[in-house]
Amino acid sequence: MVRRIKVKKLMAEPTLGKDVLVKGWVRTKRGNRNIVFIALNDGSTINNIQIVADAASFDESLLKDITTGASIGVTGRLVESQGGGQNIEISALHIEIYGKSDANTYPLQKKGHSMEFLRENAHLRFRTNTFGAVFRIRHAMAFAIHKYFNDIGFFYLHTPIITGSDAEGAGEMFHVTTLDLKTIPRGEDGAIDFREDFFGKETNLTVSGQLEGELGALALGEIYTFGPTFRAENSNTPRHLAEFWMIEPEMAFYDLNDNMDLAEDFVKYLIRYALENCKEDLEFLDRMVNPGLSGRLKFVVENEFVRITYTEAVDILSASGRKWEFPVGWGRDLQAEHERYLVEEHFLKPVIITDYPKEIKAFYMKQNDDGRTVRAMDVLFPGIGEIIGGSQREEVYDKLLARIRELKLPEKDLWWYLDTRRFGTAPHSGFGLGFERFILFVTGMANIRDVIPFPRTPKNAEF
RNA sequence: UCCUCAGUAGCUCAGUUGGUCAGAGCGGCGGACUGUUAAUCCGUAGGUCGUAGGUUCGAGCCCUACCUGGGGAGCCA
Repeated sequence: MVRRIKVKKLMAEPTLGKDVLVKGWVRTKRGNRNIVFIALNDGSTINNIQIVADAASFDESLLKDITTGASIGVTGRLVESQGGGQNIEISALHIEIYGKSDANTYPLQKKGHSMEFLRENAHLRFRTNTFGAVFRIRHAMAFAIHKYFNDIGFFYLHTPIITGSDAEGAGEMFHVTTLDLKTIPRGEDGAIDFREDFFGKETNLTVSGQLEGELGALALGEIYTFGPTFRAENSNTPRHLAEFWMIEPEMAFYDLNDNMDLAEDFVKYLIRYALENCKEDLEFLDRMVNPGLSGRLKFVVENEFVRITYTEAVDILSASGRKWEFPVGWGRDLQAEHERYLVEEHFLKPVIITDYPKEIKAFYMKQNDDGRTVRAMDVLFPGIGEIIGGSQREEVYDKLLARIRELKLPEKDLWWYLDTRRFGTAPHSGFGLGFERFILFVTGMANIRDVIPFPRTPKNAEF
């Protein structure tokens, strides 16, 4: 009895002349009356193993059922390939079909499909070269994120997915309720009576784990979260999802510069990890999906990110002599066209912009002495825009409280957040990295819906 | 949500000023071929032209609404 071996291992350590057993899904079958070639993929690598079957040695009906998409197991001798295109192949002795695949109705063909078509067949698109590569890389990046933080002493903190806080201010939220929507209990003023709801109060899906993350950081030192995040915004773009994954490190005793250093080192580490550990998948994507990908990844690793203040950015944009669709001016938020100009035309490398006007940033950001800017930072990447947003947090109780009142935020709901500033407050910083946006950059894919297995977007929750 | 483009065979698309306009390539199926590489060659079957209305003697084509998808913008990660 031969033990099954994964194709990746088989190709890394070929045992020529030995019998092997491989199991996987048929990508293509070619041949004639005498000889049949099967390209088999088991998902462990982008590379297919070629199976060669002498037609006379197998049932005609068995060979007929080996079609694109079918699942089979093959026992055979591992030999040097006689043909070009691959070094080794398996000379089949025995083939077992686990699951047939009707060639008439199986949606995937040998030829290329559009991304839109594959998105509608998200349950099967894992079986394509492109999506196999994307999701192997996605895994490698998730693993590398944990490795990076673990190696430098950060703790993985699980912040809640259901939250009773609506003060995060990061966008529209999905309600979580067990109330019967047909007979919603209401008070005398017509407002919904959440006392009868499961948690006895209004609850939502989280839009950020940051506030809770800060609580952890102000005791454990350095923490990070890595979990699902939900935004009920009606955003229809290739860069937005209603359900996405976010990494949010939060560090005590880090100022904004420490924060930027970490963000840059972190992102470069991940890209370096991909270059070293996802070579074949990246080469495929570079060749077939996005020419120049590997070069761009190396460029990011090898070059310092530009660091400028918001004020400097406005000056550069104003002096550019360009005509903008949206006006440039101190106090106005930077538009996509402005960010794109800075990253893709002016500096030609990732840019970190800091010290934004306080009016266009969140309440918790540390206020600068100038009274009008906050210690915020946005990391901008070519083609993607904002990939990281972060800041040094306001650790001074009075200043934070004043800002909360200024913005008329629900002070009562934030008692626990404010408590950290009353008891042993400390300077601290953190940022959020959109996982899918980062995967977009690493894989060179164009649409965020193609780097998450089952995208959730407005009007789409299929699968 | 706004702007814009698109929806015709399983897939990718062509279809002229409204009148043989139901088409091609690929895929599938049948056949040929002694080692293929998105194999090649011959043959063959597939469609309520996104949905619902409307204009017209006549609509794939023109008009209206809606649905779905792409691109751009906004919101953001």
